[in-house]
Amino acid sequence: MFMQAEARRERYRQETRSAILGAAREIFVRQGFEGFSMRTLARFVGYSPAAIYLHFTSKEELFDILVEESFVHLYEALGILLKERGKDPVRQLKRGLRLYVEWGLKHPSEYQIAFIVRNPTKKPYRTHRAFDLARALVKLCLGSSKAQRELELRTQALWASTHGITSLLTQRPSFPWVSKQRLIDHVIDSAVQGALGPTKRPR
Amino acid sequence: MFMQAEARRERYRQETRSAILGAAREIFVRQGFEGFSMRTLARFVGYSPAAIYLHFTSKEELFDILVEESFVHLYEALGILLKERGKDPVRQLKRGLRLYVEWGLKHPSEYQIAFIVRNPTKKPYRTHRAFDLARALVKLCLGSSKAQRELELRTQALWASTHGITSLLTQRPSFPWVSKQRLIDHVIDSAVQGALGPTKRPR
DNA sequence: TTGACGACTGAACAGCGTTCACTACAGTGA
DNA sequence: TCACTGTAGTGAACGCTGTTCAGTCGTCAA
Repeated sequence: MFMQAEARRERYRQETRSAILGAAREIFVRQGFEGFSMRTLARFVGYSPAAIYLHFTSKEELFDILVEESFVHLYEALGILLKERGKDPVRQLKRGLRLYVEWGLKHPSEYQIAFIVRNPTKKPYRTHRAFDLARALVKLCLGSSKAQRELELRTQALWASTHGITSLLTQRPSFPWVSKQRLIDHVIDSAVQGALGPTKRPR
Repeated sequence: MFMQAEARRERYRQETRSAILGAAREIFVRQGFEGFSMRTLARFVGYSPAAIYLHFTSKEELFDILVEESFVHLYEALGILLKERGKDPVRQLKRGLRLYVEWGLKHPSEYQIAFIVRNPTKKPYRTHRAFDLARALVKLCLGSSKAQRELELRTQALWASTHGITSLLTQRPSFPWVSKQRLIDHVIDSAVQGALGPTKRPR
């Protein structure tokens, strides 16, 4: 039968590709970023190291794809918010930020790879849907006030604080944190309050 | 002459040790964390790789010492504050946080090694003088109010936000930040306002 | 049956952190 | 002056890493 062989080959190819990706994620979650190597990955999926390179051009590219997937997961975790449109936007915003932090705590390796260990001087930055969602929520909170002009500033500041607590809690679990939950709430409440308040004019 | 030889040897030893440390810091600042290796360090100071191990037991230990030195530098950068006792404590606190961020921006490699790439499951955490200074300033700001009970929570939250903006700005310089300076101010103002305001009771 | 093409491997390269047997030499005591 | 000791430093090695490449093997099309 004509053409069917190629399709089957392609399907098989995709299967092994996603098997590799799955294994990579698993190793990454279990051993952390430092414990990951292309060779252990190859051993794990039962291929020679060279075989990995038939599907991914480099370790970096593999990470990029992993990160991309993680962003999708994060966005899915935030998806609940979309089903609650119409509720108090400030509550929604806080809820979203809390979900963000919780997602980071639940997937420290993903969070680490996505936001912490990335190569700094890489391809032009692509803002993500999660960030866009945050901006939309902030906009909603501000209503139609003229403060909208500072929308980007406010959203970035909000992200900075939220990232800060997520990053510290995941990276330094042994620090004598006073209470993770209260700390998260406090940071988020402060940040939201600040983000919705007045901003200083540029100096 | 007796004993003099040993003293001279010791001095020489300290000299090469600090030469190695200096070279390490220089490589680190120039090439970043990823570009650093024990072998390039050895090449740089003109020794064989093995020679480094006469002074430091491992790459990790070397990093630990570098970090320790960095903390001293940071604390020195904050030292200006100590000479301004008696001024408006809120202003002092904000000033301190701004100095912190600026120090991070000026020494991204040090900041990275100190707060970002450290091995998470290491020896019990030692809070640093910089953090103690922050706590003292927060205490001063709160006056003798009963809010003092939440001192640790407030200080940690403050640090989280400040770390967040520092971390993002140093790690992702290519992100389309709206304005670094205004962003820093906004984050710090929000965080300080939140830290000095009321806190929610534990849930 | 032949030939092309794809998946896959083994061996290699250069670099890494680290160790260890060894050399070279300065200082000491006789 | 000589032998002895302790130390600074080295070269080579081990086992690891990411990555490349010539070559093998099996499946399909003509």
